[in-house]
Amino acid sequence: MAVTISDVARHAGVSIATVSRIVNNLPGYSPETKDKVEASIVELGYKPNAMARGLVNRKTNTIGVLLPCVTGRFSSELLRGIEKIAHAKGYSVIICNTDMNGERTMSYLKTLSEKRVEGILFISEWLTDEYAVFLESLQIPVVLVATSNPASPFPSVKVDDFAAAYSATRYLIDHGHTRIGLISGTEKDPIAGRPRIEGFKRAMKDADLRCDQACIAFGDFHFESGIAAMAELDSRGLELSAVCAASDEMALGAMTYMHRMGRKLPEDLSIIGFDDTLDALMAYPALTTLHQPIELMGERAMDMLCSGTADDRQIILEHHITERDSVKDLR
Amino acid sequence: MAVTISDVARHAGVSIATVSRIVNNLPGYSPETKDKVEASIVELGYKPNAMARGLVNRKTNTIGVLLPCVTGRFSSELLRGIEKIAHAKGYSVIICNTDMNGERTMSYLKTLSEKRVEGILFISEWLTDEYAVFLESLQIPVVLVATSNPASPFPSVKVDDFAAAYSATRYLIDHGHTRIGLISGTEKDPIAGRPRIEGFKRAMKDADLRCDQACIAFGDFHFESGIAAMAELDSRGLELSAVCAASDEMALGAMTYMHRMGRKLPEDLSIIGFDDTLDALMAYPALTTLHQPIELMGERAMDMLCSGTADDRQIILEHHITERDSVKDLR
DNA sequence: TTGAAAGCGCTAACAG
DNA sequence: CTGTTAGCGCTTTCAA
Repeated sequence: MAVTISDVARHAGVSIATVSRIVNNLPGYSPETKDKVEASIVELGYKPNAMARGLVNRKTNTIGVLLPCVTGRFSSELLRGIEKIAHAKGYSVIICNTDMNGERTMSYLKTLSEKRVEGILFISEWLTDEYAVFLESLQIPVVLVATSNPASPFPSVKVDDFAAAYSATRYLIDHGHTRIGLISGTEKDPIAGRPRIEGFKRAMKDADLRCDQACIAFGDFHFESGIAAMAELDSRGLELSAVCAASDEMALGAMTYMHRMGRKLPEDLSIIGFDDTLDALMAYPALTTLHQPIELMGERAMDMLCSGTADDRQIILEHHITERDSVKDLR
Repeated sequence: MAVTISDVARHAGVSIATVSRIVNNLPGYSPETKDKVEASIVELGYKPNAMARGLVNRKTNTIGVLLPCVTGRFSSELLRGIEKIAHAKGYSVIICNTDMNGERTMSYLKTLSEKRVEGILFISEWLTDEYAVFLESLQIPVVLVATSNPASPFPSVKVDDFAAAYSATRYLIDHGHTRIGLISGTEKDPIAGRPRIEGFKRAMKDADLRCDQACIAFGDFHFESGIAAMAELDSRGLELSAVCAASDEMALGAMTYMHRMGRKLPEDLSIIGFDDTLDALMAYPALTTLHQPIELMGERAMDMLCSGTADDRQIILEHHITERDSVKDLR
């Protein structure tokens, strides 16, 4: 990649300014020079150096995405939406797998800032003060996806987790279930954790149903933890007829536990998931779950990132229940 | 991000050269100046501009990853491995979701070349001549992952697809199955398609079993196509006792078809998958599948990318069968 | 329609 | 130990 703009200029017998104009589709040259220069470009295989360009126009056409775990349907589907819009608008996306690790995250943030990314998408993770302070200092658009932090100045795109959990629980109740357990995400998580727990509890209370701590088991949103949480719930002898899970993966974990115990689904236990990733569709029985418009969430977030940092709106996307075969109707 | 090296220099009352030395940990300054400068850096919130740096040292510390579909466990798990090593070695990774689209791919390739990425990982897709020519012109390390092209000069990391398919089929045969179908990927795919078909056929022939075209249905490696392919196979009245799928997702599709038809697994049909992603573990019954060391593949590829373009070795990683519950032993 | 020249922010000799 | 200076490859006035 040694060929530079001056190589082209020399080869075509013009100045670098002219080559630049032609490359950038600016006016100011005769058709003949244009042809001549374009021929040289092809012949030499000239590729403008984005760094040099970026240095002068202060543009990198690159954004950064921080996510807790690249492996996982939720992240993947989100990434798909992000990538789609990013490419359409001419941006490249740098992915940063934080592994939920603070140091790692800060290290990425540092890199992204040095690389002068033009925006950052912060996904599915709680925005700590440390992150917030750093991000603010960057003076670039940031949008929180599937998370939010009212104390920060950043806009966000997510569903209403409380309402969503309420509605998932309500769905179970409406189908005649009264003894319902919750497989929650991490309790400390202020976004995908607590609000979903509260939504569950509220729905249960509104229906005068039991929902003390005994009905709740905690996981980390992933499969294995779903198995463990279901085992835990099962060991408490609550005679549950249904379980609400805070993620599809944990719901599948619960199913796996039941299968292993030789129980029938949904006859012996109804399960509702959360997310509606491909996992839900592939499960057996196919998982009834709370649908989040994941890919759309990624698209909207990317749109916001591009449309400038101005609007600090908290966008709430619609959710709904996708009915499949994992909930038995007791009515 | 307006603060530059000269702001720091001015603030600290030294020259930019000194600041540069300190920032880059080069020798040549007294402890006092160092402290002074570092204080200024913190106070002003100076972040070295990676573009400016890159322009002079011709380094971007960035690599590009081209993959057909970010959504999908295989890609995700690979990405995890790639990202892990990349971060450890100080590289950022730009993801490019080609969607198996030629134009889109070329457009990404162009962008990556202008951004002067230092290496490219080309994943799971057939390397066409067009791509190969372009990639060669870039003069940077390229490694093919889960694909390969002997006609190209690029090294690759993958499993032996023929041998793997042979061994998956053989596993079924060893468990007493004689009427076995294949849910193949796209026939034209010279890597994940044909070799797996050939491996299947060879295993069947070696055992004197029927394996004509009627035993094979084609999908596109994804879930829905697995359902369709299984339906197709089923409609041919072959009395199959087992099916070999060229991806876990298609295997799950086949399972879903069977469940929908009210058949029992693995009693009515044994199924073996390919990949051993988390999907296989979460399936019901848990899927016995041909294990590819996916994350490791990503790590190795990234290692090769960094260790220079010198070795054009075709690395073949070990595969094995992960036994779970989807294959019935007929012996 | 064209070119010369001044930077963009930084590194790397080369002098002191 | 420290500063000056010449680029890295490109865009963008400003003149011609």
